[in-house]
Amino acid sequence: MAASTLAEVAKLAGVSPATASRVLNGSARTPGAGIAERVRAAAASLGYVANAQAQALATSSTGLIGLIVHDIADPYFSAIARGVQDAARERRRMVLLATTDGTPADEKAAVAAFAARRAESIVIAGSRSTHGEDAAANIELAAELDRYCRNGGRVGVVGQPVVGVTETAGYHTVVVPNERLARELAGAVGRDHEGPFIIVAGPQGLVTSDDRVRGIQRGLADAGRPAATIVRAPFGRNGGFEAGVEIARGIRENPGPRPVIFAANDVMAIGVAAALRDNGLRVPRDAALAGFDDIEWLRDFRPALTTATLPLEEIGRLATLGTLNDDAGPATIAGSVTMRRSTGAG
Amino acid sequence: MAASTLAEVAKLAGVSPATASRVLNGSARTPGAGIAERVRAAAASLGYVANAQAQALATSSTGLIGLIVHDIADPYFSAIARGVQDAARERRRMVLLATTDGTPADEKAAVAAFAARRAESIVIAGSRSTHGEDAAANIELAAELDRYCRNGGRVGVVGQPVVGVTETAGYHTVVVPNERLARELAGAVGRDHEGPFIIVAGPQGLVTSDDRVRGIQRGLADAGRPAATIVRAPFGRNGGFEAGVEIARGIRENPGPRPVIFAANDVMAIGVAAALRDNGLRVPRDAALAGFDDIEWLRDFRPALTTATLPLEEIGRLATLGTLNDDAGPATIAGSVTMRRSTGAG
DNA sequence: TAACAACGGGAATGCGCTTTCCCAGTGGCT
DNA sequence: AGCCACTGGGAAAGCGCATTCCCGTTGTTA
Repeated sequence: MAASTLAEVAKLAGVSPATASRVLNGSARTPGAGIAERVRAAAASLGYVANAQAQALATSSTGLIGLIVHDIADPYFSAIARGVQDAARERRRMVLLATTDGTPADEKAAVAAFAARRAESIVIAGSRSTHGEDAAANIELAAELDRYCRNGGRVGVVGQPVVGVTETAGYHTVVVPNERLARELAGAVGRDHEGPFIIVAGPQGLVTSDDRVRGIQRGLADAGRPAATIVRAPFGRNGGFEAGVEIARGIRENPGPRPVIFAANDVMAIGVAAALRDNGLRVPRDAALAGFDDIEWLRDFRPALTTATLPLEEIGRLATLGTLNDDAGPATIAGSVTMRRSTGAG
Repeated sequence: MAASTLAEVAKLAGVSPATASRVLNGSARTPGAGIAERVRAAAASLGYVANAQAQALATSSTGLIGLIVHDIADPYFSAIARGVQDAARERRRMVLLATTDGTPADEKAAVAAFAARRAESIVIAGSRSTHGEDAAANIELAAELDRYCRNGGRVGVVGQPVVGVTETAGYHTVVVPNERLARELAGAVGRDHEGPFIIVAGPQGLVTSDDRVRGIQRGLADAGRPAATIVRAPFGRNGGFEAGVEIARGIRENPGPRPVIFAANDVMAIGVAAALRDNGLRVPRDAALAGFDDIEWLRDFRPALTTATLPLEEIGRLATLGTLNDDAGPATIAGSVTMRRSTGAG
């Protein structure tokens, strides 16, 4: 990485480095037209590309935004990533990407790496876990984030506050009303169905999943329906598939009224649907099914999924912009319930 | 971003900055245990986080990898991104992300930004366009990449070489055998179907699309089938949908033997399928359909898509690793044809 | 015991840039 | 004519770190 330097450009143009710097990057002072032209010509002939590291060191501003996701290939996260990337580009920032599989220890490492790079803000997406075994790592993550904020960093949090973070200075949360939407969703579905109800949830302690489970139960209660039984599985497509296999067996062994299955997210719902299909069961004929998130790439799936629509890209944008502006206080996105064929609607 | 500095840590520990540097980053020389302990304690108490910019400046190595994709939310690119991210993490690098919508001008800008940041390598994914209006921008992109390579950068290219790049030094291409796979795919499908055949292609000049179209035509010829007619549309889900609407109209207006539709990629195929369905046509009953890529998130789609399976994540890994090692010469991935229900198989 | 190698620590330099400060020249004003 | 404000350019001081020398100690060997 041995590109030519400002000093070389300056020498070739016959000016001082200070002058070269002033013309090549719009400083407050603008050198005369003739000189500027000479410098620009020299820069072009040498193929000069300013060293952003050196500039960052000199100006103490990097133009970097760190993004932390569980898995960039997961459509939930990649949709958010697009929003983050859009906002970053709009504000002339570059995004640094880190993936962590949701492991608090990895997230801590990612925050440290971003802090070392002096990223101006960090956007952290992905559900936090309150599970016991993660407790220690969560505390360390929170400490790392707090340190980052004390040093002037700003962090954008998607979903719910980071477990263990008490300070609010520097944090900008985009609140996703998981519980409220889940409640509305379950209420709407509950009005049309008698049950029994089943929730395919993620691991206990995963905040997003827990919030949605709680909301669903309340929504069912609102509609005067019995509480749902809960099946837990990993928070992804394959987790949904496992749960779906189990549910299919249950349906075969204990035939009864058509069950209604709420999956904690769309991706799990797709897994459930695949498992039911593999077991000769059809949605919505043999079981109603609802998801959560309304992932864009899954909208062509049939039967179309009843779900809670979240403006994921917008969420990413808001989280990013919130850290760049001085917006005080959390932003709350709306979201809405979308009824489709998988629960018999449409 | 005013974190504490090495000098502060050194002062607090009562040692020189040189010593502090040596203990905090494994240098060749390791200070004595007692001193090391003091330094580490001082660093911890100050919450010291080394400034990666300064380190980069001093060592002239940044540990950064730039990734250029059309759209991070597109599952094709996000799968590749996962591979890149994996490889980067394995090699202790961070990835910088840029999205460009495939616009050569934006890609040039992204390369320049990565060069400024002194990224050690750049991975560029996404089809190049040979279309006339992009010609000038393509030349500039190639020039920017060449300059980057001359300065010691290494670039990993996914798919086909960048248009206009003549040098090979610094470039590491992961060749995707689009034409061969398309030919195999069309040959296999052609054996079971009489036609007529239709190709839903991307815009003319998009290299990946053109390669696949050519391969399909040759595969049909291999099987002794007539050439396919070509419908062009934007290279995404909605483009596929548009084309699907047109094709559905054609089928309605000119009923005849069941047509076979090859989409230039899976995402377009999904769009085609949605359009056919909206028009009361069913796959594979009223039309056979094949895609390309075998996107993971689309595998639960029904009818399951006949397609060419590409190890996208592996492709991302190889492109990244290729730039980091001194692997000479291009890597070629295999890929395979996967026959499923959408063409009547399975 | 003398000479020397090995070791462990610090001073100083430089990475490539921005920016303050300084200085000479110019024009406007009384 | 004399003074001053201003302009446009350069010298130099960092930004935070790694690293090369250099030097005083200690341990080793003949």
